[in-house]
Amino acid sequence: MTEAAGDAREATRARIEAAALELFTGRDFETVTADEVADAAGISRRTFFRHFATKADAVWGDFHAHVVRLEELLAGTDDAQPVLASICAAYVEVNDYAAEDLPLLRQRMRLILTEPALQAHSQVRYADVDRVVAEHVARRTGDDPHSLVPRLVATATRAAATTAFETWLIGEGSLAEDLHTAFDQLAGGFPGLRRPD
Amino acid sequence: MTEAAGDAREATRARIEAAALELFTGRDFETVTADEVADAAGISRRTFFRHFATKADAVWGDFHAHVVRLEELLAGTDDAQPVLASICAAYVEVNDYAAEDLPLLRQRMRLILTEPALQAHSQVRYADVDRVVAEHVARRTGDDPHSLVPRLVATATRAAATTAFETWLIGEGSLAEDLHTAFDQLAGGFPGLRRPD
DNA sequence: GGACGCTATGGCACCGAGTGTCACCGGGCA
DNA sequence: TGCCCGGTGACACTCGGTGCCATAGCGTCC
Repeated sequence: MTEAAGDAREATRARIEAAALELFTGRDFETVTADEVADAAGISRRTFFRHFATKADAVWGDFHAHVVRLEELLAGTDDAQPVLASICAAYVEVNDYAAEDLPLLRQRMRLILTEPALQAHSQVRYADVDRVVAEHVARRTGDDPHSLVPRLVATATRAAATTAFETWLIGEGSLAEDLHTAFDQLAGGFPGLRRPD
Repeated sequence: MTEAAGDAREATRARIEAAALELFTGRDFETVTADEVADAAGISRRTFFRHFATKADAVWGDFHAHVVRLEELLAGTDDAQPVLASICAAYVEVNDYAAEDLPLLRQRMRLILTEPALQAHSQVRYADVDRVVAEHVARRTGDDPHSLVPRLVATATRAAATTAFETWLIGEGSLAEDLHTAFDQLAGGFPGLRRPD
């Protein structure tokens, strides 16, 4: 196998993913049972859980690859660049989708940011992202990755990215633009809030 | 009733909470069944779920009251104060526990920040906090509470608070101190990261 | 070509979190 | 005494997730 069977596995995985996304956007995430997704994908319930550990996982494509790519991008950033700028650039690039993939991304992100069960699940996923970013910051500052500043920068920048995603979903602008806006606010210490009034 | 029975209800609720906390700290959260907690509290499994909608909820005391108090504190802040400072002050005050309650707080926070299932659950809880903070920021800046800056400030300050809690758990300092450190970093745009190197 | 092994899959039984329902008990109240 | 009502227990059921075993397809090696 490894060739044909591997492809077949990828194909069924993609079928499941497509079926799941369609059902979840049509109705509330929680009201769709794993059985229904399996039926729609033409496989058994048991097989569904062999491809995705969790019902929620079917919404996040191959998120691990995403994290790995982010890590590579961070490792490849220029040390002459400010740390926050390097993180922003990495976030922008890892989310640089082709125009034809944007509708799918919107669909996914809408689910993840809207459905409570998926919001909860996302925390576990984001922990990986935070770890990677914190390590990058620590590498740049010489701090322990578990100390306050690297951790804080990681969670704060992720907050910025998430907020950027939210405004991108609502509005019509580009994701890169919203990411830069959010990171600028963060890096500037929220200039609009500085002076009272 | 309403007097005697209400007290009794509070009492059983407290018993459940205590039993849950003890069991969850003794073993992994997920390996403790709701049946066990119910048995330890001397009630039935069904009654457990009448007091707490979720196994995870037994860890968070009356969190809603916490959020309400935070909202009041934010409403009562001085408008001459910078916005971030007012949020920091509110976070500090809402988490100003008596010395004798600190061990319990540590126990709770360790669970919430450590156990994956509770981490996931926390996202839903934090959404309330974010809403309250975003509304406060919007009131101060005149923005729409759903626009980027209020949302971003809310999630970023919560990230600061969470990180402060994490370092507080590990170290020996005071929580207020760690909160101020984190908020100072945030308000200053992470001064240590500004210039490369 | 046949035996072997690996992998994907299906079916089944099981556990645990929640939930709806009904029946019961106790205490306040007319 | 009889009624009402809130807290409780018992039971059955749904659904997410897992372990186990059996089977089918396909590639490999003798």
